[in-house]
Amino acid sequence: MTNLIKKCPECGSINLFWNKEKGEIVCRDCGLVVEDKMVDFDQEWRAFDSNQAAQRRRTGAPMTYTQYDQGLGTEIGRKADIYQLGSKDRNKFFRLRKWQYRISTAIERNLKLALAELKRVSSYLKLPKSVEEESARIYTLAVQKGLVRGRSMESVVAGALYAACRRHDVPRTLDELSEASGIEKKEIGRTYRFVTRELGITILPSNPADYIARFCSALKLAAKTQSRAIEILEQAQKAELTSGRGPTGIAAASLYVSALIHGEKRTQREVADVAGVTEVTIRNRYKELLEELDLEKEIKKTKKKKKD
DNA sequence: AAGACGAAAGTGGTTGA
DNA sequence: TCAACAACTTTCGTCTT
Repeated sequence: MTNLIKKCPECGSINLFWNKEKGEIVCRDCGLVVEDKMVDFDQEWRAFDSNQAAQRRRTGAPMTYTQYDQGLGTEIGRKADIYQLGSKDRNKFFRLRKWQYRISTAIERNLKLALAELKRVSSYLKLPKSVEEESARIYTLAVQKGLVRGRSMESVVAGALYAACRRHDVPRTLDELSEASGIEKKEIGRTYRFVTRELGITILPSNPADYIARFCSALKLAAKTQSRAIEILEQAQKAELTSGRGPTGIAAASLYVSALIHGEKRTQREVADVAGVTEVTIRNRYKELLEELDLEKEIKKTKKKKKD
């Protein structure tokens, strides 16, 4: 009897997405392609599907991405597949296999290059392994769906990385990705949106708090300044100052205010630079924060203290 | 003199008809 | 598909420290 998978083996999520055309089940939460075992139902598209499933077949628990990559090349057209298939469609199967093989080798070649690029960019940005694998997964899905056609490989790699960062709450700004990959910002944004939409990956809007820690250390601010910045951020969210605004701008402004309060003043320009926004944006957010959150007293307090 | 502030015009992306 | 729109940027002049 068919074993319907209901949970993602990697993250345990039950939020699975079944893409019928591709015959693959994708976990919406972690992006894992869950192995598909529904092989014995329907002859017609099953043939196609089983073939594809064979490509994706892996043993045991989720592997690392590089293994998956290697598996892709070697598992096509295994004899076992023929037996799974009725003799009826054997000719069709051979045709499909040939076709599939061509694509697969093309995919494999592409992946080899792309993963190298991905690793390069990832290590440049010092991204954690989990993000690297996630983005590799996303990239592979994109290649298999033919989403790379008409786009440069590098831009899709950058898009996949950006998406993976977002999913793992280690956001990098588009600017950083752009610098690391040498792809234009808007191009990355475009492919990022395109790829995530086509793959049905849902991404939460990034949380400004995730940026604070990084900006903080870039500005060499004390830990208490950082935690205060996060508090301010939370208040701002409650006051609905954050919706629709760019998360980096809000993070930057919170940090700026917090630095003022704790007497660790940084210029708007300094903060703006590490956050990748302009001073003007910081000013605007800053103004809103002061209006809503009643922080002026505290700032004045520290000013007085300095005089003393 | 450097930083902060704000106005005005321009850009790229989203939305809704 | 196009126009209106909001957020953000760039640029530049003025004010404050």
